[in-house]
Amino acid sequence: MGYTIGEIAETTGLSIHTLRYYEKEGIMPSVKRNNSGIRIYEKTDLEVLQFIRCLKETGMPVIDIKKFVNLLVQGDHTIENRIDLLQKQKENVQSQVNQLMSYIQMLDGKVQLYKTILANKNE
Amino acid sequence: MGYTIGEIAETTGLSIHTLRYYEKEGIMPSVKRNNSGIRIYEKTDLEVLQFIRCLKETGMPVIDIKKFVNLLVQGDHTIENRIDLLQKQKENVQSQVNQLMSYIQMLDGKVQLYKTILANKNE
DNA sequence: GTAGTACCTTGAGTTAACTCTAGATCAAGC
DNA sequence: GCTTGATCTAGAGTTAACTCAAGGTACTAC
Repeated sequence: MGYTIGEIAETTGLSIHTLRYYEKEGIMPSVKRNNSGIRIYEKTDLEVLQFIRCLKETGMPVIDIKKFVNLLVQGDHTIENRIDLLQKQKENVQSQVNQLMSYIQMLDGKVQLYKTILANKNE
Repeated sequence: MGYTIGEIAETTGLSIHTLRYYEKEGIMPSVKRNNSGIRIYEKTDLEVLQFIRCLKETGMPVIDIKKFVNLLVQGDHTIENRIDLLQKQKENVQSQVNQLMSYIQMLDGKVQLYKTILANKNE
C-alpha cells in the first residue's frame, strides 16, 4: 500500500507544508499520486526522507541536497558521483565534530574560571 | 590603546556591518567610543567576541546569547546563573556531537552500500 | 586645505528555509 | 447525498541573521 502525507508528517516529524515544499523544490523525488492527485508515499520515499534529514542536519544546504537527489533520480550510473558527495560530506561532519569538541573545551574552561571566581569570593 | 572596528573585523572575520549589528542588538556589550563617536575596541571586547562566536557556532540562538551578555554586563553577582547557562550549552553541544557521530555512521553505511553495488556491477 | 579612506546612523533589503492562507477537491461515515 | 476532515495548488507571509545604501562626519597624508 502506501501512506498519506499526514501519516508521513506524523512519523517523520516534518510538517505537511514542509513535505510539499521539499517535493516542489526538488529536495526529495516526486511522490506517486492516486487518480485524484493525492500523494501516496511508499516505504522507499520514507527512507529517502530519512536520509535527506541526515544530510540536512549535518549542515548540507538545500541546494546541495537537491543535487544529490537529482543524482539519485537519474539512476545507477551516478553512483560514483554520489559516493564522492557523501564522502565529502562525511569529512565535513568530521571537522564539525572536531570544532564542536574544541568548543566544549572552551565552555568548560569558562565554567572552571567562573567556579574559581566563586570559590575566591566565598573565602 | 585599542582597535578600530575595521581592525576587529579583520581579525575576527566578522564584517563591520555584523559587528555594529551585534552591538545594536545587544549581542555584545557596547564598545567605548572616542570623542567623535568612533568605536574603540579593547582586548576584552575581542575576547568577548571570540566567546560569542563559540556560543553562536555551537548553535545558541542570538536571543540566548543576548541573555548571557546581559548577565555578563551585570557583573559578578550573575556568575552562578552564567555557569548554569554554559553548562546547559555544554550538554547541548555534547548531544550534537553524538548526533553527528551517528550521522557519520549513516553516511558511511550509504557509501559502503554504493561501493558494493559498484563492485557487483563490475563482476 | 583637500583628496581619499574609514567611520557614523537610520532604515531598508536580502537570503534560506520554511509556514501559512484561500479557495477548491476528495474520502469516509452516517 | 451531506458533513467533516484531509488533501490539493498557487502564491503570499514569516523569521533569523545578517547585509547594504544613503547621506554625513572624521582622520591621514600630502
